[in-house]
Amino acid sequence: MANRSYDHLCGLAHSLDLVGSRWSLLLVRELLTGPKRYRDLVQRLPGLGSNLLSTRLKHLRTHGLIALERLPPPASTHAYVITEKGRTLEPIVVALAQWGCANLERHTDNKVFVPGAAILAIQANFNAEAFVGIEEAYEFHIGANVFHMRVTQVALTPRLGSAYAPDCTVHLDPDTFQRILTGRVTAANAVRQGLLQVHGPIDVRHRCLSLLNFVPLRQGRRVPMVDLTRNARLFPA
Amino acid sequence: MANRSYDHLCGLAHSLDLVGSRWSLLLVRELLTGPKRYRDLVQRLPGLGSNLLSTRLKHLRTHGLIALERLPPPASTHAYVITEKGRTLEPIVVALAQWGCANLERHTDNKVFVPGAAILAIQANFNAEAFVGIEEAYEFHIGANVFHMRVTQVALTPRLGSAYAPDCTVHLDPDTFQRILTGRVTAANAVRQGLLQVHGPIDVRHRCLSLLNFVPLRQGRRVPMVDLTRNARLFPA
DNA sequence: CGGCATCCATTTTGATACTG
DNA sequence: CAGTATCAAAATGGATGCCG
Repeated sequence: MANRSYDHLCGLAHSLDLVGSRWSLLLVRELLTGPKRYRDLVQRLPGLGSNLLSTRLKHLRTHGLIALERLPPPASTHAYVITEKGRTLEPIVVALAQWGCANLERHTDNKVFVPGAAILAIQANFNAEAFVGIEEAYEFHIGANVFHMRVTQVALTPRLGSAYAPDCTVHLDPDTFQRILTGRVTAANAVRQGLLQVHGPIDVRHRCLSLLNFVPLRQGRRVPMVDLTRNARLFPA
Repeated sequence: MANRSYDHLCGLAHSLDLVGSRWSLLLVRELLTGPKRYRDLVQRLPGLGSNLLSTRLKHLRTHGLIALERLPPPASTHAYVITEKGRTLEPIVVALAQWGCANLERHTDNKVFVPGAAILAIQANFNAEAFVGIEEAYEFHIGANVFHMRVTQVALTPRLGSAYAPDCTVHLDPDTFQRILTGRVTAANAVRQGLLQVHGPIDVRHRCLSLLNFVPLRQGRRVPMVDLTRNARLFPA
């Protein structure tokens, strides 16, 4: 339907039958950070046509990976949300993001900044071992895009929008983020150059900025285990 | 090129630019089990046309994920091999296979058996903790397809062809494998019904057959941690 | 033969206009 | 706003041709 089936008796082939067609995993990427309306998805996925978005949404919906929910009374509209089944794709999405980031640096020209990708990059770069015992929330402003990362004992949880009580807040623009992501400048140097503003207690600032140390993969690094048992929060505050 | 680029500044999008186009990951699946010639790949990837195979091979080659090597003198021909960089995709391929196996059970009709998928399924189902301290090789004959799994302290290594000195040998046909994979019969019951023959010491037989205990990934179960530590040393900056 | 390249019918995709 | 409809461009699948 969305894609021709491989018709192989193969878990990998079946995965690709479900989410292997163009834009599917990027759509999942967007919904992993929270519910979104149709037009939000169009805006956040530059290059994806409205018609194809419709097709993909239907396909993912029929396979139970996403759902269309009605928003509470005040806002009488719908939003697409990832289901629990769909959220089981998160480790795979993170792993692919980590893998792709490794050689992204050589191919960054002509590429457009998308906030969902920034969130995913930070998530893929997260080193859980360095945050043992830490429970904090960091709020990021990249251009006009606001999101936050909440670190708990079990996981790093990214969310769109402001944090309730962020322990640290960071401001930078998309171009600076790109230069940090691709290793052309460190977060610390960006601060010195006034490209990045960070607010909060000194030790918290340090931990927060460490999320932006996109070091090449080192021995012992692992993709963070995400708690898949939690209920998908349908709507952020 | 092979596929239109997403042109997002995103690790995930870049991964998909590299291996997200149709057949790419199935091609990687085949090469993960050993070098193969062009026609081997055509045979083992039913549905993939010869021309597209050529395109995919070139694309993966230009990005250093696979290579074309000249075989040693006796056989004066070439074979495609996975590179070390390409092998860093193995955890992702295994994770996708595991994820896809979860709902394979409902869609197994009209699907063709491919030996590479069987190997991958066993690999994805492997529980390292149950094999601590074990170093054995198990040889599988599924129809005319022969491969073996060598368990060492660090990993399960699948290879095509016979093992040098298998500790256990299993014979079954593709249909029986499908029924075991999809949970319609257990390996133990297949033995009782004469559908599966296993040779070796009793305890080794037990361990070998445990590789065929395909526990379905049901809703709510976690996708196991994707271990990308191997990427670390293989990915040059 | 092995390793593609070429041609061509079908699908899929991307861009844009349209509708309730 | 949330999708559909339409259509051109690109990707795919299948067959066949070419060339060492």
